[in-house]
Amino acid sequence: MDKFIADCLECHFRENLCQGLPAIDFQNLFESTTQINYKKGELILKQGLKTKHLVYLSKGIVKFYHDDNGKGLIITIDKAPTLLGLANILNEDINVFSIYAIEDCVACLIDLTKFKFLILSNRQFMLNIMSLSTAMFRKSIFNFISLAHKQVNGRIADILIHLSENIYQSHTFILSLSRQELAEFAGCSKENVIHTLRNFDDDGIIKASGKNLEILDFDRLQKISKTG
Amino acid sequence: MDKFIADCLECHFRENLCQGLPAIDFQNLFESTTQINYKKGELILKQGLKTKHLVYLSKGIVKFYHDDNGKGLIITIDKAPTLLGLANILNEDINVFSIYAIEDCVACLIDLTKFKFLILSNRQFMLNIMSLSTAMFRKSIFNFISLAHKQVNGRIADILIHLSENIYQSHTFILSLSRQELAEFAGCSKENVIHTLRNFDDDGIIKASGKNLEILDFDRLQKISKTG
DNA sequence: CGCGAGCTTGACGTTGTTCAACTAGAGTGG
DNA sequence: CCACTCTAGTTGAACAACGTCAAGCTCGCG
Repeated sequence: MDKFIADCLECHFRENLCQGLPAIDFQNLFESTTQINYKKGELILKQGLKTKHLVYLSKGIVKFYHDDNGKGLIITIDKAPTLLGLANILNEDINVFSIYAIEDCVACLIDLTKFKFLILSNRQFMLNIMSLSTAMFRKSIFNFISLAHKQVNGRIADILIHLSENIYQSHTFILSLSRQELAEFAGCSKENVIHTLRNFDDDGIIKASGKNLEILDFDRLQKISKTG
Repeated sequence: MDKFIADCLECHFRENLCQGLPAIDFQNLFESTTQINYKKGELILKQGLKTKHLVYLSKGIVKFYHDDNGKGLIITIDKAPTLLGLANILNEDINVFSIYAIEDCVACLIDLTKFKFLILSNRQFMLNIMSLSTAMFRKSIFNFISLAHKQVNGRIADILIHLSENIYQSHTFILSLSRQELAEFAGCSKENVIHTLRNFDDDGIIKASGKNLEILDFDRLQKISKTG
């Protein structure tokens, strides 16, 4: 977790979410901000702790992870650039889930008090943040639905589609997730993940060997997602 | 769907969510609002339609319902007083799910344009709304987790606990939901709901006959929720 | 009374979990 | 370089959970 001086002026966060925010406010927000490097596997936000800051992820891939008496569940996978921790604020500020780096990450911590002050003082900024927050909510609803009434086939298809379209943005990629993590994402056992990937492979839908994954027949994957 | 002039001045919405809102703004917001009665089973918000208003529910119980190619899923059950439709606004304003009355309801429609104008013009009001919105998000995460790695036993226990604690606020109540709807809430078949309720009954945990339900052993129900 | 919707039951097959044994690869130390 | 260990991945078989189906039941209502 090395620390650097954040180079805020060229930051994606500023250009997008902070659109309309006066330079002085932006600088004030990030005045004491330190940029932090996380290695793959490291904890970024811990479930159950009271949060003192938001995390602006400028580089890398993370998992939202909920631990429930030892049984893990991956709520979603997200990648930079994004703002982490929104769901935790404005109520009791207790983190509902943990966030882990599943690839090396670069992030900035944003002081929560300053952040709250700022959303109250700037309308456009608050609208941006609210919009982001409800978008996340929507996404989680769709995950929720996938889990609720698809079987493992369909859920794994969903996951592969999500990873391919939103995370790696390619039909060929190197998985950052272990089989166990895939299982925690799909809500099934790791053996079941393996069996399912094997079946997909036998059917010529994907080519999977270890961490290397290639989607050969995207259409069929989408068909399985719909019927599974 | 009879219409009445809303009696806004004594309304719970005003006393709570609109705290800090000047009387003039409140009156303006509800100026053209009509109070509406919904019969049990009636549709309040329709999934897929562009929404023109929020719904303030002042009386009754509703289900959030997502239809996915004929397969239904109840996302949550909520009761008055509450504000419906928040998750839909600020993005594309397309309803992600439908909302149905599962008991007779009374509601006020709130014009979306006026509402948006108001949250932008009043900080405290916006904070109240954001807080409500993230609270909903949190709740949905917990449902999500329940579905993802509990089996039917545990999910049904969760549902009974939720209904008892949050909706009916009693250990004895008359279910507003059919067996089929319970199944859509638990993400399983209606037969499975029936079997499970029967088992709970045989074990002396509940007494279920038709719509009448009594929780005899709340502790055991919580134990099942944790281990199932 | 007869009809129909919702409810109930049990049998059966499918899906998914658990378990136990095995393999592959990466690291470690002599 | 080999032996050892540790972890992740893989496989298949036994078993439990769950969905599907088909039949019968109950109760309210015309």
